[in-house]
Amino acid sequence: MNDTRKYKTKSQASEPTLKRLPGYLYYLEQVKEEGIINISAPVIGKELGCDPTQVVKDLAVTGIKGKPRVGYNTYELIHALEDFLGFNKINEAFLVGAGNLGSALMAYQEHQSLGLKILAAFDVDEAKIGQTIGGIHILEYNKLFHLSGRLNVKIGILTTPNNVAQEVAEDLVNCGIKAIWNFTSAKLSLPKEIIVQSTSMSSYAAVLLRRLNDADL
Amino acid sequence: MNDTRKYKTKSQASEPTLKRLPGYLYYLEQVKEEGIINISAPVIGKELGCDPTQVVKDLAVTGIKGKPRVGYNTYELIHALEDFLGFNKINEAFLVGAGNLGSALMAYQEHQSLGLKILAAFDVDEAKIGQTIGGIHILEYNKLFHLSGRLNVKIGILTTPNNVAQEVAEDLVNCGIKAIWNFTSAKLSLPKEIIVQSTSMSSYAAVLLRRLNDADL
DNA sequence: TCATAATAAAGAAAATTTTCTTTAAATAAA
DNA sequence: TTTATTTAAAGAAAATTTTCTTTATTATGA
Repeated sequence: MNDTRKYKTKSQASEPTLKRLPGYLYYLEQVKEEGIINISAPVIGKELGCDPTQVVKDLAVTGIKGKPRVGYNTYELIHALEDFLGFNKINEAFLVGAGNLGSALMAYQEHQSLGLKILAAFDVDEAKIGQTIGGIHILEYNKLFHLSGRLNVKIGILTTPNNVAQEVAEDLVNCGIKAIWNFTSAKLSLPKEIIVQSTSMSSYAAVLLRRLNDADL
Repeated sequence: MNDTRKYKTKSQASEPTLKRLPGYLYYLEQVKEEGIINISAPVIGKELGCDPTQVVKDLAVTGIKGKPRVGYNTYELIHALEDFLGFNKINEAFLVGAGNLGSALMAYQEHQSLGLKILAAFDVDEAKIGQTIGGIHILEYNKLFHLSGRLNVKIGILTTPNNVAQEVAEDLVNCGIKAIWNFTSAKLSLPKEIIVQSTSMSSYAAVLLRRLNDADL
């Protein structure tokens, strides 16, 4: 009756918190480079321009506790964050749609620091099939079904044209994919247990352009 | 004393609303293709999987009013959204850092539908200078200062390595750039009137991977 | 023409997220 | 050893965002 898990099972960490965590991680890695062993929430907050209380609450999701008057152990905190986010293990993924954006994501080296490993890319374009970008082979789309049977890949990166996004997403789900990183503008209708993370460039452009126009009076 | 504009001047539209608007726009364009003249908030909500009241409130920021029992005029609504978001005018931008991600954004055709026009790209890498990607020339970084004097470009797209992001951002500001679309992981410290929109791939990866691990029990 | 049903708009309530306040713990200095 | 100071943690309050309710409007059908 009272439908608490209305959209999807909630992580104990809120989405805003999760989105901030990589920022802490990046900053802490810089701090570690400088040889700083302990770091306090007020310092992190000042550096990253956010509330120190928020820093404490965000970092609490990792289970790490700081010591009063000392702060957190930099090394320990980095490990806990990587562990919590799953950045320190190999998260295998398939990519579908080796167009401009897809090719870029294949070439984008920083995925590795997120523990994200694109095993293979798929496309229907004959001209692209057989090519290698960033060490990743572009295979014929139909091969997706064979490969997924042998491998236990859980993440699908969707960079197809909008008009085939739904269809491809369904194929991915049928291939055992549990989570889809959707770079298209399409709204995907999938079983509710499938995790869909939509990254729409146009959403960001919207905020940027509107703020700019607001500022221009 | 009471610091209401703590971060930046607020648009009348909230950030969550702004981020949803391109989704409505994309859907409405599909609807228009089908020749549907009027569309109601409940229908939009059902199709996009969100609350109809939220649809009404989101669309209200454009100033367009719907008619009871009829809904909104599709064509009028599309125009109002494009107008409000600034997608129907040419928003000129410079891009700095023609690496993997930068090259992708240059080649990414869909920016045009956002009214975003990358006039030129800049890099310090001799191997890249002189190349053309997606019809955009890659120029020597120092040329940025000359070109910005002649043109009145307000948007800077930042796709440099993290360690030079702050420095380049400051250069962009000195060149008259008012808004920076930041694709690096660096936290930028800039004058508060500069609009910074950070699009961190790692934030999305964080949410996706964590939710996946949560689901895996 | 009038009644009915569907829908936008405005306002209220609920939920979520962020910020503020208090408390307790621990280090460093006296 | 004791005191003062800094800081994390827990709880409270405020702000924001989303959802729910009510009201008023308008097209459709009788």
